[in-house]
Amino acid sequence: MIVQNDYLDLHKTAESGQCFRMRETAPGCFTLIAGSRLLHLRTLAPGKTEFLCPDEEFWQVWHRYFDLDTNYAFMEARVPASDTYLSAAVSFGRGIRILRQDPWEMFVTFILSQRRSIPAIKKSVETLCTRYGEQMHAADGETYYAFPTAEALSGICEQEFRDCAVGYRAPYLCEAASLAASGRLDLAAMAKASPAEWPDEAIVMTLECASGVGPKVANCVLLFGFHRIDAFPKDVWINRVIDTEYNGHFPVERYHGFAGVIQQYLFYYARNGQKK
DNA sequence: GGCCAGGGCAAAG
DNA sequence: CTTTGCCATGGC
Repeated sequence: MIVQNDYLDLHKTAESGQCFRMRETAPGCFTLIAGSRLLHLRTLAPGKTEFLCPDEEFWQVWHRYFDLDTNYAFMEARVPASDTYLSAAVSFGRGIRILRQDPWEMFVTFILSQRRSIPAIKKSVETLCTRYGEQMHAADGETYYAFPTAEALSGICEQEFRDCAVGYRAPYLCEAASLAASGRLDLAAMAKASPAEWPDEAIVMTLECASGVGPKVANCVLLFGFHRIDAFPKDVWINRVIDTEYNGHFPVERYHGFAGVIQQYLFYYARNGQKK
């Protein structure tokens, strides 16, 4: 299946720090593991993306995963020309999409993320997957590993997590696995619910009951795991931009309903904008 | 080798 | 309610 869409750029999406299991294996060639699903993709030309899977799988799984029903041009149009920094950020990041990732995966990943760089996060996610995820024997002969389930992680003790080099986050992982495996934290139920049943604030509060989960991590899970794209996680990069470019206050209200997409543009531009 | 990373927490002001 | 020190480890 080939998709023509100027608002789908695999490279930028992979580099935007939301999906830690999407890798560029060769220029323009990508491998993605979502839960226990494997997908190969290619960028054929700017705005031209090939999904290497049966059409049926594309329509049933990946069309939704890549959020291809959402109109990102509409959001871009809401940015006033007077905001030169954001205009530049949007232009630079055009093609980033907010993927519809698995809530449990995002919960664990962003617990691991605190006070670490993106390459370091990727590494420990892969460590967890290779040690505790199910093996997948792909058609290309390679062995891939699914993201470990809550059940798989709930039997691991704190010391064993420490051996995965997750440092002081080891007890956080234990608690997260226990909460999810026991059903005391039902991420799947929250994911199925409408915003009326589970408002953003309620999900954040519930997630924050887990130790190691504060406003930043909870909002990342909300944005990337529950696709509540109004969520606006504030990390060191975003805070720095708000501080230096917006005098300490960014007008999030203006982007009500899709602030999380704007946040991604700002984040990506701040990290990658003036490199190379 | 020092600095910083998609923070959170508890103690203290 | 707002600061401050600490937490392990890796990448650059």
